[in-house]
Amino acid sequence: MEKSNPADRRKTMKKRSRAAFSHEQVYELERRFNLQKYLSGPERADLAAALKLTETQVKIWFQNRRYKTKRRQIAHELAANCTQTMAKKVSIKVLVRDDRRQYRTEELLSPPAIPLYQAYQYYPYTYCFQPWPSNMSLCPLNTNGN
Amino acid sequence: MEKSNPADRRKTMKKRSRAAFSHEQVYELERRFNLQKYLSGPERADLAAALKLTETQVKIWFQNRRYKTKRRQIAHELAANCTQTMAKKVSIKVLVRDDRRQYRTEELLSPPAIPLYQAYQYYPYTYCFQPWPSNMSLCPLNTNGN
DNA sequence: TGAAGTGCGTACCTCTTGA
DNA sequence: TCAAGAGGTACGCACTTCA
Repeated sequence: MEKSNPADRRKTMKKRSRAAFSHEQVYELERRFNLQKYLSGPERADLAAALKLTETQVKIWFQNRRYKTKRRQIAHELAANCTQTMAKKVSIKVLVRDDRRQYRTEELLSPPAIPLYQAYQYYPYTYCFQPWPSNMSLCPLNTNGN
Repeated sequence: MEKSNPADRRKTMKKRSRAAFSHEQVYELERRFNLQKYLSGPERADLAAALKLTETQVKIWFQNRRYKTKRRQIAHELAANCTQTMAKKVSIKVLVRDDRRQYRTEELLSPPAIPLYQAYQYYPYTYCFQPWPSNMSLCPLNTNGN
């Protein structure tokens, strides 16, 4: 819906305007998002009316919000994995054995070889057709079997 | 998905074949349909595997089945409405008044002017994006607020 | 007769853009 | 920075087709 091709847009000289939502609007949207990650049709209509936004705006806001959440979550998961992997791979240098020091001080100060945070990757396609239960934070993989 | 244009089909000489499902397959599909009008992805996958059908076949079967149900239901509703309206409109001929017969026998045997069953009409577009609850027989109008 | 084809609507996801 | 654009996928319904 509402797919306008560039030519049409140019014709009507309707430049893209990014409506900045008010603090109140964003606050309410965020509040609602904390309660449920998806809105049904009527819920969307009600919320849109209450916030004086179009249903499409509310829909897109939730879409962008989910994407943002997902990106952040994946970034965190990757970071966590990374940390875990690091922890597993770090070899503990035995500093003292048989009452003798094993390394010189400068040998112990080398920086780690792998950066803690890697660029996050996105999960592969995880289309979720049915809204997941509101008590679930993010769409589980393979909800739709695809 | 799976949109093959006629040219391609002609090219591959793959004539449309209407796979007739076995009695067991239909029985199980019907049984399941009585339980739920819609299948989720995983449910569809399981059922398809169990019945040795593709997921698309199961999906389309449920789609056709819903449509069939809807058509029948609407036909019945219209018939019921029709009957009701008829009942309201039928004028009862008073056969005897003041101890005198009012009509001749042949006057009482004229056929009704309006057929009881009219060709059914379809409801206008009633898009139902979210599956309706399984305890509901058919999708209510405006489920999605559209 | 009924599985499958066709066409259109709408949601969702992912990534990008530009005010 | 972030609402909106764009491209792609999936499912649903209505209606038709033809083996």
